[in-house]
Amino acid sequence: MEDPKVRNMEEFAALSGISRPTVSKYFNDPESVRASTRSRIEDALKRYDYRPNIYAMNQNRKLTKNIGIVVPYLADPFFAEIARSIEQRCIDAGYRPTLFSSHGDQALENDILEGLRSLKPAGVLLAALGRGSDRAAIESFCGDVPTVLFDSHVQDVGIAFVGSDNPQFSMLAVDYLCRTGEPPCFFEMKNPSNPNANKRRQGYCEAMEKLGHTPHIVSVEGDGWGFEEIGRLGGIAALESGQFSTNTILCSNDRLAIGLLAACFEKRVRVGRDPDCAIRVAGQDDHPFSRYTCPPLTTVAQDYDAISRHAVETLFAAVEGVQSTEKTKLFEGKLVMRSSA
Amino acid sequence: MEDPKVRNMEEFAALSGISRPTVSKYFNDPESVRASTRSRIEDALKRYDYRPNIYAMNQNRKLTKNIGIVVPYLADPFFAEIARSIEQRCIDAGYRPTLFSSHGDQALENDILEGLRSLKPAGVLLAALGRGSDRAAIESFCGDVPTVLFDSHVQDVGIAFVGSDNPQFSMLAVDYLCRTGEPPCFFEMKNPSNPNANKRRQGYCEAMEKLGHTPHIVSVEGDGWGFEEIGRLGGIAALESGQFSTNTILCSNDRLAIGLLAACFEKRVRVGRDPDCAIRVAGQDDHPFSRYTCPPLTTVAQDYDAISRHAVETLFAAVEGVQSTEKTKLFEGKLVMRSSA
DNA sequence: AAAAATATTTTACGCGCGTAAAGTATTTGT
DNA sequence: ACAAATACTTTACGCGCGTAAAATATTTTT
Repeated sequence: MEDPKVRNMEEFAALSGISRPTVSKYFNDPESVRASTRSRIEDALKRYDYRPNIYAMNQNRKLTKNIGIVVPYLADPFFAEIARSIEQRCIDAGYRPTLFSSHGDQALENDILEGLRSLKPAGVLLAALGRGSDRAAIESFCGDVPTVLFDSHVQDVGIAFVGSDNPQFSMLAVDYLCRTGEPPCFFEMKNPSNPNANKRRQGYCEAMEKLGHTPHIVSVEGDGWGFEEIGRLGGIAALESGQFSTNTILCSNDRLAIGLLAACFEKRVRVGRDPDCAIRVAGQDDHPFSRYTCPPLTTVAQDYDAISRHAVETLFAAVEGVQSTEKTKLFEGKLVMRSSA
Repeated sequence: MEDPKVRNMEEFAALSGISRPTVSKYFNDPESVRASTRSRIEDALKRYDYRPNIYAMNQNRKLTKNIGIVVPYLADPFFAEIARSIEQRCIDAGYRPTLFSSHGDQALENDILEGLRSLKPAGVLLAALGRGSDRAAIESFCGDVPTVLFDSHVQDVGIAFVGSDNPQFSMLAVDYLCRTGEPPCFFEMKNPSNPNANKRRQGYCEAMEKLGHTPHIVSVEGDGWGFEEIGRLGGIAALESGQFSTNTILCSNDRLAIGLLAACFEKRVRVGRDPDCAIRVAGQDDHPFSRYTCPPLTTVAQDYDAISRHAVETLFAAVEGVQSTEKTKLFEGKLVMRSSA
């Protein structure tokens, strides 16, 4: 390994006994050269440890091998996990993913999209802020760069949207809760940043009416991405003023539920399905921490893996010129029964 | 805005009435040109919306404006938060940060470092995997790229290390716990991936001995970065076999503590400092979720902000040619009293 | 074995910008 | 107003690679 230092592709091509254009072709797609040529290059690659200059590579090429991954809030482990999964799939497919977080900030989201343009990515996987997004900016970006949206839907934008069947989540939860106890109230933020929240509310209402119950929604104030704190403060207020009409609460998402559990603890309200418990609480998402709340949180699990797989596959298909048939793909959730409800 | 489309710096220079080399100089450092020239360029910038091609920019420059940020495990919100803070500081200083997570995997950490080399970054901020790292790879990397290590120390490598004064963390916690109740046992992983864990154990032992108590350590099995589950399983085992010699437990970190709280809940052991509670549990880190455990977790807070600030400042100083005087900078933790202990 | 199909080599140009050198204009100090 | 200092312009080259076209070599087909 590493006899002399190889300065550029010209030198490396000479050392491996292959012409530079063919070596260039190899690096763009190893399968595009004859097997005998490929192995000669790969032998040389082991001896000389040469790597093409990515700046020179990308400068004169319309399409790079870069993939942008944008999530709205990386401090939420849900997004960290799905980003990780997407990242890995990109690497496996021979692309170079770069991860960005908007940190709940519209200006930052716009900056990221701007920066992404000059990266000339082959494609982008975008989970937008939602309500906090600048629609015009996203629309314009998607007009220039092949983009698959995930988790957070933005109407009529991008190649496709991949997410969860949110109404089904709520319906599944309502169905279970009604079967095993009192029908649930719905606990949510008044102005949710994420469009999924609205679909979940609708699913809740629909399911309740279908089962002959009156929906009862508790909307709490609060802005931003500190859902736990919003859930905690709203939960305390709701408990104190007796806003919960039944002993069962379905939360719009797990992080809100985690806050509500903290509120219940503070107010000495026992949560769970044991006879000595006062209320039942369920969430939605199967957040990585939900297993470790006290009591462990009953929830509806998002199919992380299917979402990430389908999002990446759809993007690559589009990048390689295949028209996707379905614009929207939604995955169902699975009930995860734990002891909180 | 955007009359015609500007193809390159040549065109943009012509449109703004300034020579291309001067425009180039402006983009490398706006302060390096006369104020009158600067404003002419900035006026044109508003009308024509031109951005230099980053690939062409970086190709022919020894040092780019790129900064690499590497954390061991992004699904841990602690790292997500500190990465966010570092990222923002880099942007504010006019650099282009790129975030990477090793996801607890040595091979991936090495791949990231390899990929980072070809990014030709001005500098890198690296929180290594720790025990899971390939020391030779890190050493070699730090030999080639200015690197500031943070959170996880690797001996004799990099420009500097910035982290927490881990022994002080444990000593602070021990001191508080002894003052307010029984002396604590120490709950930790047998083979911690992070070197901080060892320092915390040492701090615990030292503090206990200083106060005239015998240290008592409960080490639990488990590998990887799923600390909550390791804490839960180890906690159940320890509770069942009566390994805790006192009613107070200091955990090596908050995530382990969160797992232990789940174990206590499962075993119907009440945690807190009320008279009707059986044990007290404290953590270390002030993890973003620790506020929302039941009961809320008493812990020692890392000074995120100081660590991120000092790490970034040290790196930039080194990049700009200033020798740092101190190789190691450790920040003290602050006790955060909540109801778990 | 010859012909057809496919891979590779040669040659050559250009991408968009960094950067150096030498000359010209502008600002600053006196 | 003049000289000195500074900023800018002109000119020119090169970075490392993508890519196109034409010539040549190799493999596959018949």
